[in-house]
Amino acid sequence: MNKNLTREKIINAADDLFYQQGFEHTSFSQISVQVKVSRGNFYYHFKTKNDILTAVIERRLKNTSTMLAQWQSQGQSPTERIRSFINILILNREKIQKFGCPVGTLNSELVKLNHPSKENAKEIFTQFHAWLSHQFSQLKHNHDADILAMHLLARSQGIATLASVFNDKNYIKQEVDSLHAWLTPYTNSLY
Amino acid sequence: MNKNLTREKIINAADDLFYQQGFEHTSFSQISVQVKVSRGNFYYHFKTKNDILTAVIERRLKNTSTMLAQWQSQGQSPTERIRSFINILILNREKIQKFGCPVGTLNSELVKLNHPSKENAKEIFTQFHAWLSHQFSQLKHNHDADILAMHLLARSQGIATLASVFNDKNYIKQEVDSLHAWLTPYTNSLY
DNA sequence: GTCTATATAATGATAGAC
DNA sequence: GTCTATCATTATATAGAC
Repeated sequence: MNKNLTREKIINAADDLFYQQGFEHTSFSQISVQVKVSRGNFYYHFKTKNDILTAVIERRLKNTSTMLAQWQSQGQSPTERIRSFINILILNREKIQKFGCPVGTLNSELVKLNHPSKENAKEIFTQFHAWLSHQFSQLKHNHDADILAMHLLARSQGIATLASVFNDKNYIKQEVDSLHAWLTPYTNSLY
Repeated sequence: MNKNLTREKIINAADDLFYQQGFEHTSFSQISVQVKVSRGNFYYHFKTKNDILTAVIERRLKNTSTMLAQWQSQGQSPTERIRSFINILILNREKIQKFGCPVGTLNSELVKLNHPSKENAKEIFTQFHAWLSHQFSQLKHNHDADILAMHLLARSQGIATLASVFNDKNYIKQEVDSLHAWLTPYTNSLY
């Protein structure tokens, strides 16, 4: 089998399992079963479990970049772009109810483990924050664009956490509506 | 040594370690070292690791009840009582920056592990929600007391998550101010 | 009630055949 | 590049002496 293909499969499976079960709870055995590769061959592609984590985070960073770039090109205004961000709560609703936010839960776990890759994972949050902050600054809110971006990130995180704990479908929709309503006043000062 | 005393010491140590490192990452060895009791004797008090978790959650439920009852008796108005809740973010700021919210992170971990005790841990959230909901209903917001309580819970969770990831002292203060400001309009409709 | 010694299973990781 | 066999370590958990 092609080297890079197997490597990609491993990263894929690890990404899913880390999200669904957490990093520490996921074992090499579980990943190798899913990829249908023996545990031994595994170490040809990754020398340590941390190396897989590094690759998974790198992958998520790239995916986030791609998604933000898409929103940037597709959204016709900063307001619409920010609404794209808010709506991922709806798009990924089922997974969020089951496993929480992939960014937030990975970061929380790595912070508790005081894991060397925690700074690496934090970068995913920083990506979202920089992008959101940029959108808000375009809404003539330069003075508090950072704060508004952090505020929106925090609310999304809280919604994802409670949604996974209470497992309530309507709750996410209700809070997403509330987020859209919160955003509206900021959009009026644009033109 | 007294039976119940050792038992209490074990629950205490486990409570701290589960908070600081997570449930799964914490081993019997670590707990026994902290309590200064041999691993063997450990099983005299708790038969399985899950039994310790059950005891820890039970302990947290009791502590939460006590705290909410105190706020109930000390706060002179529903508004002041809700502000007591908001201010735990300030009171526990250092720990939250290091380890996140003890309620949220435990629940998130148990959800990912699909652990049998997850329903048990969820009850801690339910306690806070019921109490907050009660306060809001006293502010003549019966129609949306539940929603306001969930909203406040979610924002607290999001703040705790981001505070632990970004490790920024001023951020918590800033968002707490924002929470107090958010609450104010609801308090005017009281008398 | 506390200890030491031990059983058992799973983990991350390595060596070497093919 | 993939495999089987194996190692060292750690984990939860048990048995039995004191």
